[in-house]
Amino acid sequence: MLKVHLPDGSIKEYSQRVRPLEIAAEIGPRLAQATVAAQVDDQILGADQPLPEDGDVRLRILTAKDPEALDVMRHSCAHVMARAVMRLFPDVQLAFGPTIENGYYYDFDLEHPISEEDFPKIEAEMARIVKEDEAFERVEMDHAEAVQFFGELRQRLKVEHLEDGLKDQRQVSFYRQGEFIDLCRGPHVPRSGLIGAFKLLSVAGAYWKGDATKQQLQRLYGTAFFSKDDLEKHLKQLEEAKRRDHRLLGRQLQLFLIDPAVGSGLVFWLPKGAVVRRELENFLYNELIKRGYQPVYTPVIGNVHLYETSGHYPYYKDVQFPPIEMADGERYLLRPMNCPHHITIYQSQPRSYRDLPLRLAEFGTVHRFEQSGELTGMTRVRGFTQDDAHIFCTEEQVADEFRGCIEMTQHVLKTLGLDEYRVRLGLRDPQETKYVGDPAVWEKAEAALIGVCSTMDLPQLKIERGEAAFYGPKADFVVTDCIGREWQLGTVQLDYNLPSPQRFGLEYIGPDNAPHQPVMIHRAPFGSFERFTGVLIEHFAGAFPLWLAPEQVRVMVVSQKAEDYGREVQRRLAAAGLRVSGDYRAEKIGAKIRDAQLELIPYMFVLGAREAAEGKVAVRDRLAGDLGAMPLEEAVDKLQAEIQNKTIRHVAK
RNA sequence: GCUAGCGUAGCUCAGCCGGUAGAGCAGCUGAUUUGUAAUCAGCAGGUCGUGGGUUCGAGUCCCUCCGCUAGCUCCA
Repeated sequence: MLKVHLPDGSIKEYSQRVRPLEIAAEIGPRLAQATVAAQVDDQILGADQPLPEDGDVRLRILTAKDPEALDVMRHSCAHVMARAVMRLFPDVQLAFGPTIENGYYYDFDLEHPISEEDFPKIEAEMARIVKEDEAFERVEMDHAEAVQFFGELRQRLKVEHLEDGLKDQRQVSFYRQGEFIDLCRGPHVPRSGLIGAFKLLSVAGAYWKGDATKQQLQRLYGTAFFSKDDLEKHLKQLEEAKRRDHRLLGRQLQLFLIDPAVGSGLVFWLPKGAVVRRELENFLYNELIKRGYQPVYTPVIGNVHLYETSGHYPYYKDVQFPPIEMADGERYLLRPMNCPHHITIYQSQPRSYRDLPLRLAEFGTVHRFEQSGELTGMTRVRGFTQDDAHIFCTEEQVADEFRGCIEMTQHVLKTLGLDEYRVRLGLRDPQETKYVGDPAVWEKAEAALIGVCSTMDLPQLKIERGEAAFYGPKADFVVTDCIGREWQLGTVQLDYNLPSPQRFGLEYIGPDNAPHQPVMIHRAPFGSFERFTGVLIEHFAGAFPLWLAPEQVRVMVVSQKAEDYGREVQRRLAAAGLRVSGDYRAEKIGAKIRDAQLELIPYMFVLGAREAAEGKVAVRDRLAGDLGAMPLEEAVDKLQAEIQNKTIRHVAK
């Protein structure tokens, strides 16, 4: 006897095996028609998968209205895509085809290189399959049978997976839809007619089982929604994301430049981009001073010996620019990180426990030879400047210092309106042996970090075992940008490795007059100015808040008759510390306004004979439009207040 | 690094089956002196990413390299 509890509180009883779809049909034929999948207790199952014969289950019939249903449908759509590809290219070898955020993909091994020109053909075939509305049929068989079965179908990747990843499974399931059969855990929609609007998006290479030493497959990406409207909305969003791409805006707004003639991944900050960076630097600098950090400056290259001591060389050799060899055999490395130089400062004199914590900060430029395929605008480059600092402290101070770092990062993100982020607390995997240091110390440090995090307001704190660096646990701030992409920006990392006797052997003299080993904390709220600015450009769609705007005000005259007054106003604005330019061209005011609007200038001061006579300025707000005339002093105060408060008036969503 | 696609004026793009390069915007010059998102006219601007090949002839076809884009792998 099976008791089925439905969401409305009603209970149905069955003495025979029953499937969710049958229960839906009992409730009503329209519900049965609309059934996409079922939630049985906490599991999403196919609507045709039988329920247990007895006991109690909670059952939810999922339709297009339920968010969980979308994933099921997309997975089915991936199958339909694979089926379509197989119809067009019968010799295709199937790999994996899961759903992902916003869509799905399927990996194929196929001679013919799939290009976008093939998409319409594939989509047309998919439409045919959807229209045929055949059932997805779940079949289970035992492992040996499945190996033989897929062997006969000559799906060698499936066989390989059965014999490798699934070798411990006694039973496996597959799904059949017409002539198409695929090894698959499911669940799937009952029939292909439930698949709504879909579209193929892109094709790219992907390694079999994510292993770069294995063969490369063709990965076909697509998306699907229940309604055409939802699909359109999603495609619009992709367009919007393209529009605010920092590489595009960076060029349009003349913020930065990357010239392949100089080198890939090497960033030029143009005057306007440099203003943004300088403001960010000033902001951070003030925060650092407030928090007891001491700024230092150190060289951007160093003797290779230093990096041999730190362990970075030759271990990370393939992501470094090769050493510079001098005639006398000396070798220098373009520094890939700043810590060894800060350690050099720590070691430059004997340290007492009274000196700790010692917080050394530097906007340190580093170089890493990232693989060519990794480079992306400002967010992944080969030369970048970290807002770096290293804290040297006692074990007892770790928790407080860690808290301070988290707080500063939170403050910084909040000031910039980056409200959507999560914190990843990376701890060690106790099963692993790759970690350095005493397990007891790790234990203590991790407990301290968890303790600190639990008392703080950290959105979506996620503890990830095995995600620690080999030298210590860490907290990463993962910020979500407008496109929904996640960026690892800020980071706080504990380090028990570099201070250890095997590395630099750092010491301080404790109250007991004996030497002790300090703990190091690496931290960078932005990560790097390059990546952070790139993300900010997209976040604000190029329209920076007033305090960051490269050009804050543009003075423009209605006709050249007002030029003298305009220049006077411009001079006074500049004297008041505002970043101002003037437009005195023989253009109509409409054209000047249009240009300033397109350049995303926050404020325009429109000046003509009237303003000149009254000593006023007509203020135009980029967002709100004409604010009318006001005395110059009043306008200056208004702008300065907005700058002072670092007001974020508008984040284009 | 790998796979695929792309590379034409400062920018966005057109250029058919191979016949010797075109538009808009920006720029420059001149006229216009204008009241809240584009005034008009003229001028100038390109070894078609690089090197090679096929051809009477290559922006167009083939190969090489470089770069960019998407994804994969990587990210101290």
